[in-house]
Amino acid sequence: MRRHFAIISPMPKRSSAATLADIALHAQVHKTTASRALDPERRHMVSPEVVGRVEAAARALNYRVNRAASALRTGRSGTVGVLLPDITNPVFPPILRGIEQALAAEGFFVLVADTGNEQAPDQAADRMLAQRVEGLIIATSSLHDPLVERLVRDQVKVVLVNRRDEDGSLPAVVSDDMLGMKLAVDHLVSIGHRRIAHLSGPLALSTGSLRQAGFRQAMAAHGLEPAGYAECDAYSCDAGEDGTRRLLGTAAEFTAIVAANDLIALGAIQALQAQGRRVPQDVSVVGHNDMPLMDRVSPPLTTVRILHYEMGFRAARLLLDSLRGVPGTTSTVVLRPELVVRGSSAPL
Amino acid sequence: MRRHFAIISPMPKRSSAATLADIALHAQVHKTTASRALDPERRHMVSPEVVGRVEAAARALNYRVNRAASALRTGRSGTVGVLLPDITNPVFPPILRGIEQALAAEGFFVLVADTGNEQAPDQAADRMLAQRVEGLIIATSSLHDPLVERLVRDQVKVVLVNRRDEDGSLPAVVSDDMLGMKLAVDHLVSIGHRRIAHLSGPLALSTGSLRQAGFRQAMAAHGLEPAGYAECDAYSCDAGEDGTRRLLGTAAEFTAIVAANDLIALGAIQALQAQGRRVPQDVSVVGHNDMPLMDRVSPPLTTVRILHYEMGFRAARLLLDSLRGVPGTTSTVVLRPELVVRGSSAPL
DNA sequence: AAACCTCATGCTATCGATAGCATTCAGTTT
DNA sequence: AAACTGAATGCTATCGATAGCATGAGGTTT
Repeated sequence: MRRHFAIISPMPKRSSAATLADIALHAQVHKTTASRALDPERRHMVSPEVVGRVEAAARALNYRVNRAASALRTGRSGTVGVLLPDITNPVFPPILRGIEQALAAEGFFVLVADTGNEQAPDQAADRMLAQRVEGLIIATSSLHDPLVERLVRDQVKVVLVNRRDEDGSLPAVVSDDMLGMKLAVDHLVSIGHRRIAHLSGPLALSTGSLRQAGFRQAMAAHGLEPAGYAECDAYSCDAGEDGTRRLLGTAAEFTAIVAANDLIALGAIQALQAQGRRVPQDVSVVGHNDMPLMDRVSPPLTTVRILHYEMGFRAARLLLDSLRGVPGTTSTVVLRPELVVRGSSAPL
Repeated sequence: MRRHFAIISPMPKRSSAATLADIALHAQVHKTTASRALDPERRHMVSPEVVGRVEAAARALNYRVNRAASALRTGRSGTVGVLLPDITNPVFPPILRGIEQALAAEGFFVLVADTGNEQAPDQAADRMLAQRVEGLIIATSSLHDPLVERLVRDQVKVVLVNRRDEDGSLPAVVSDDMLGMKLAVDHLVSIGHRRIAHLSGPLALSTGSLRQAGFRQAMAAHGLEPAGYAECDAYSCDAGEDGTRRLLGTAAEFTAIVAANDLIALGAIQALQAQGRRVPQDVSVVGHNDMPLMDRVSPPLTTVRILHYEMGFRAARLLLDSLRGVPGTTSTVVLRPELVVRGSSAPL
């Protein structure tokens, strides 16, 4: 019996995944019907009884829709690409988490590429587009980013996060960098500081450039002259140390430093202490971002808190809206930072 | 002229992506030939001159292969799924980075799911399998993990990272947890401590259970009785604080604590200081993992360094080998940790 | 010169799901 | 009862790339 059957219909080659055709056979319906029964959007077209049969068959055969086939037919892959400069920078994990959770709630997946701080992310973006991601969330963009310009030309759906482009033509979710610096400067001024220096981030990034501008403006609002500047070429402790040494080398006089980033602030504290200056007794230091553990470093860092998780979450929502064709999604969302006063700043 | 042309051949509907057919038309070859010319593996079948024409056409039309179509035909999606319990835990970013870079080098992409510490990752795994990931790297597994067992039954290619399963039947890349605890205990004993307590992680995880066993064994090797235990129900500062309070409540006498994790150690320091015990003068504390910034907390944490980046990288390589059918890839890789002595431990 | 081989290229079917149209049938309207 | 309606289901073509086989042009062997 079994052998006879095998002669007319050879053994199934695929021990592996069940397809809609298998379900259809098992549930005694056409595969189109099976497809409809399994899709919440189209389930109403099928009688409840058949839906039940199909679902039972799907469970029995351990069926999982083949998204590759579905993506080919519908043009929707259910994936979104995320470009990060460096996932080990503590700023990005909460952003990624926010993105991931917003997307997962809608059945989307995240394709992550950690492009490294230096390397051009162009190649990663191209590979993502080949994967037919439905959109991109970019945290690597510089102010004039040729990659971003190209993507816009190719009509790729893009949302920027944490950083923005020069002319603000793209939807972005960022923190209010100018306000953040104002909070930092106002705090220092309110506790008596007048000679305040700034350690900026890379000026080619919106965060670096805007925070520097914010610092300048906040100082001017108090009628104060900045006590000195140094540009750090990365958001890292090492760059902060290096920048601080340069600042100290200029013989600029200052009683406080506003850093564009917490890691830069930590580097600054290190460099100051190496020179025998105590923090906060001799010099106050304020960071930016309120990364995890900043309450446990020594001294605990006064800093400007940014809602990273929410930033990622909102960016993903913005992209989802734009994929659904909701109008007005080119808007830029600016989140409000807040000051967190800890031990690295003290009255003069 | 133009209008006439439009009558016989209607305007192309798709302003969007060019396909192989477009390339073929443009380069005056069959699309199969174009496919071959663009695939490094099959390029040799095509004359150099035609390869040139096809490549020119691909550039001109901004062609990108449609991986959805390719995946459907070949069964290979070029993606690998990664399940993480919590990307904001500083252990995981470097692991993810290692995975990402090893995979990117081979043209693979990472699909990330951050399952949250509590939630069952089953659903995420199912969605990944629907996306036709070629394999999974799992950092969420507990010792007896029903998800992992199911995946093994379904013959999914799986590599565990950071944690392992009970019977070691799956390829895994982990740190030598027993050795790590031995390093910590040996260090404390060598500087005079005899009454040493242990703050373990969740015992349902291999890291929690193995580190506790390692602690026990290392103590026994010195002929010492453990001074007390508390199990922390998560790898977090809060859980560490809580565990330490319980430990202090037992009236156990100890001069040192070995924690199963840096965050637990930080929580312990917090709880000890809240009770008026100084670290390291009254109690020494040793952590585990050497997370970023552990050199900058107060006091700088003595801890056991794990090579997280390498762990991720090796796990990804292991999975790639297994996808290519390289034999012997069920092996488990055990990385050697090393002790980093800083300020949280001091001679008695 | 016939048979043979090789390299380059072309042709066709196929992967699995689904959009769009076609069919069926029970129930309703006039 | 004829015509009509609508819900449920079926049929077919299609998305884009590629495996596998077929063809053809040029050269080589005997």
